[in-house]
Amino acid sequence: MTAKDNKPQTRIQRKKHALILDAALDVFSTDGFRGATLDAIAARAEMSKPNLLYYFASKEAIHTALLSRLLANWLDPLITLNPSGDPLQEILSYVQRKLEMARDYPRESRLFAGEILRGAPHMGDALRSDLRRLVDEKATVIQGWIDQGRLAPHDPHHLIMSIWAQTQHYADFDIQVRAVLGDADWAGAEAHLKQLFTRMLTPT
Amino acid sequence: MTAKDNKPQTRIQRKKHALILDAALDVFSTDGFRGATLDAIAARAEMSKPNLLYYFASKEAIHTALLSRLLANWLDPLITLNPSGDPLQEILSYVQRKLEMARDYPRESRLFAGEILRGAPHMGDALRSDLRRLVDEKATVIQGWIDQGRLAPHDPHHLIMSIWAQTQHYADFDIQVRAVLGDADWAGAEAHLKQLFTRMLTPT
DNA sequence: TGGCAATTTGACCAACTGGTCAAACCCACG
DNA sequence: CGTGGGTTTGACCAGTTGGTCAAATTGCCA
Repeated sequence: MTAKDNKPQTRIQRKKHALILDAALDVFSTDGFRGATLDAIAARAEMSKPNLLYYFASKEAIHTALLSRLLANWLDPLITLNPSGDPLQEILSYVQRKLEMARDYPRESRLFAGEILRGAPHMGDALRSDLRRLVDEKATVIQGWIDQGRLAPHDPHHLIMSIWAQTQHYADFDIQVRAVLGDADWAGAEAHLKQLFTRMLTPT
Repeated sequence: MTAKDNKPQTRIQRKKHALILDAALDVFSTDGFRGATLDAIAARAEMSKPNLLYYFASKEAIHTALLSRLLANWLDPLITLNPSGDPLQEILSYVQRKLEMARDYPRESRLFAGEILRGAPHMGDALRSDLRRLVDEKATVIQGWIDQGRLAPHDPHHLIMSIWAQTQHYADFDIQVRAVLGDADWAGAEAHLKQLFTRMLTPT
């Protein structure tokens, strides 16, 4: 049995898989798919290039594995948006979770951003199916809250876009943020976004 | 006299320079710096690769030329923010101009985004000098408005970041936006951002 | 029109890079 | 032990790509 079957079996396979994916995340998120080289990934994972290709069929296979693992984590905070919770609190929690993810997983955020920026050649379908379905579902929830007068009126889809844009911005455009703020300011970002969305969404 | 001197002189040099930069913008914004090839740029500009290299010393020289030309245009809307104007109107105008730039110049926006995402290897210095100075200056103006009670209180630096994040998002993450909204919706985006910033900034 | 500089290009090269392969190595288990 | 599968790697290959160069072509102006 070769290691290229669907799921890793042995202990060592699981370990090497994880090691490779972590190294690849470093390299892909820094240099992009085209800029990344198998040699760089192999070096970061402290193994030879043929050894790396023993565990993954190709450069693209590594990239795809990373992205599919990523999408689930990425959708998770939105999934937990609770239709029976307090509207403003639910959205503020979502904003905060997204910001925490940007702070704690900047490599993942940048990998995702690079993929989208290039036209999502490896996950366009997932965006148009899974992501869209989830966003539509949650947009309906938000619209319901608005119709009940529990949130100030806004287009729910664009509201979700505003949340994504602003939270991910702090990870993806980190260099620009640091250039302007002088240094990272996650506490300031959190306070700012909380105030922004509170003023924006509190019904009058 | 060779064409690699600082400024193009002859009519044909100016024409070819512009032709190359336009082609390069297509390719760089679509494939990124590493993904772009001189062959692709030359093909798009309908000339041979050596001919292209007759006008620009290297691939990087083309990229740098694009970026430096870009930064000026990018800063322009913020420069025109008028300290003697009406605070809310000035900021809403700025938001609108930025959104129009994202709509009308998506290639430029994506080129910029790619550069920042990769850590700004070709324009980090410009960010830390020109950009930072301008942002600090305008942040002071905004803070003045807030101190006068003419705008609701927010951190001016983070406010500017919010504007950048949300306007550029519609260009840079276009594929994701289309996947979620079904299609581009610039009118909806404009209305949404206007409402968002109005509610956020109107003093209570 | 002649001649010189500007422009253009086919042919080429060296470095890089994704991927292959056969041989070597390790290691659990009989 | 030893043996057979899983694991590791040095050497290698072919395609791509940034860049060079000498020669050919074009365009301008005296």
